[in-house]
Amino acid sequence: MSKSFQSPSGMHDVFGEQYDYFEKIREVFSRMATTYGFEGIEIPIMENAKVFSRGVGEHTDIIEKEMYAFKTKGGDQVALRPEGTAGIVRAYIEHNLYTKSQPIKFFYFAPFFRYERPQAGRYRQFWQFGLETIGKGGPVVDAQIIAVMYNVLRELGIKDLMIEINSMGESKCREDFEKVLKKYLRKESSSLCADCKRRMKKNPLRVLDCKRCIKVKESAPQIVDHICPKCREDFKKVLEYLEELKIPYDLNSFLVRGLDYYTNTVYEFFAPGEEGRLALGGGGRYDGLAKLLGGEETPATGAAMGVERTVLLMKNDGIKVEKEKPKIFIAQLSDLAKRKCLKLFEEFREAKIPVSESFGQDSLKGQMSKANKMKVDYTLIIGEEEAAEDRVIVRDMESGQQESLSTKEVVKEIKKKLK
RNA sequence: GCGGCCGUAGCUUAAUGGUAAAGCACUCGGUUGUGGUCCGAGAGCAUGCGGGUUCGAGUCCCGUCGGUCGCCCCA
Repeated sequence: MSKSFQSPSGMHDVFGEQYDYFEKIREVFSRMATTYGFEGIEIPIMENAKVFSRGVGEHTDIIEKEMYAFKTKGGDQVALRPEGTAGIVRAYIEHNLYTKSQPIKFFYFAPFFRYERPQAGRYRQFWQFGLETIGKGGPVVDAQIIAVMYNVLRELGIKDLMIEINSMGESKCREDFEKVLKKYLRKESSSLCADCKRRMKKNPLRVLDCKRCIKVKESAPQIVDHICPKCREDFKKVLEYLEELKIPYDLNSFLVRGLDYYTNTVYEFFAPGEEGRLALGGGGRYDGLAKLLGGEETPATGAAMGVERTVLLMKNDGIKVEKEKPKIFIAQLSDLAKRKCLKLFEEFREAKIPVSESFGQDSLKGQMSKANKMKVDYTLIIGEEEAAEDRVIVRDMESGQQESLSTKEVVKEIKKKLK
């Protein structure tokens, strides 16, 4: 077929098996989040661009080169959301949610957009499932959010999860540390790579993330040694809670998350992928974000995981998602039979037994073939004779044995057989 | 945004520069109302798109669009 159109680069249609994985993740996640007291939220896929540039940070790559930003016909500068947190905090402020009993706990499963060069597990439209707790914060909230995500991923069957964790301190600590780090980097600048020389000025913390400048990092000052006693105490508590919950973690004093709004606890989830390890997602505290968006200073913590990456990992690990498939197929011949089948179909639906059919197909052969492809356990056949006598042939698809039952008892009998 | 590799049917792959093939999947048959296995047949708008070299391009060259991997960054 000659194809005139393709989906935009880095954006994909989700259907078939991929959709089933999405549904599985959505189902496990929303059930888990709900039991921990989180409520679902949906917000617009675009916002005033400032919500992101102020919240995420003017000089982050996300804002500088990855945001889908454009002007509307009315002249508003808007942007497709590159991440979830900033928009949810905007909603929190807009709807005066601080007047409600705190904290507000939200969960979401939604698409996001970043203009980047696509790669496996990295797309221009990608999905995340995430949690935000706003209005009351502290170590216990951090630990709980990590626990929910950990449990979701475990329940999905992902093994060998690793959590790397660090504390960046509150914004004051962070600023102080940046000064100390800058001083050190300036001294070592001759041995820094070209990228890091640039980073040194704009975003010195990111140097700690560099894979090339390992030597320089080794003797670099570490954030945890420079944060204030209160922040250090908070961090220690997070770690204690995680130990209490038996959630394994690794301290990574070089872990720095890219977005400006993070404070204190930051973490990332990893799992072994096909080559090396794969980052599934991460999160952290962002006590300063609400203020950046014009609200009061509000404690908050959140985390988000990449759906496509989770699927990738599930597939790598050979984790299958089982859809609930109908175990019964109804086949019909003749108009009268069709009418009886429609009625029978409703009876099964009321009995909550999923049934499939192919009423549009008239040949029994075709219908049997379809039943076979659907791998049903039993096929009910109603032909002209059966329809007239109010009977149904029940065929066991594995053994090929058939019996004739009256229409009245068939639902009850099938229920028995399926047990 | 930069660099490497890749692009033939729904899928997996063939085709020393010389008629674009096969398997799987699909559809229909193998007597009236019975699936899978088997046998037979059929169908398929396939060389991503656009240029160039050539008597002749799936094959060589350029561009472009996608994909993929790395960088950057991150989910």
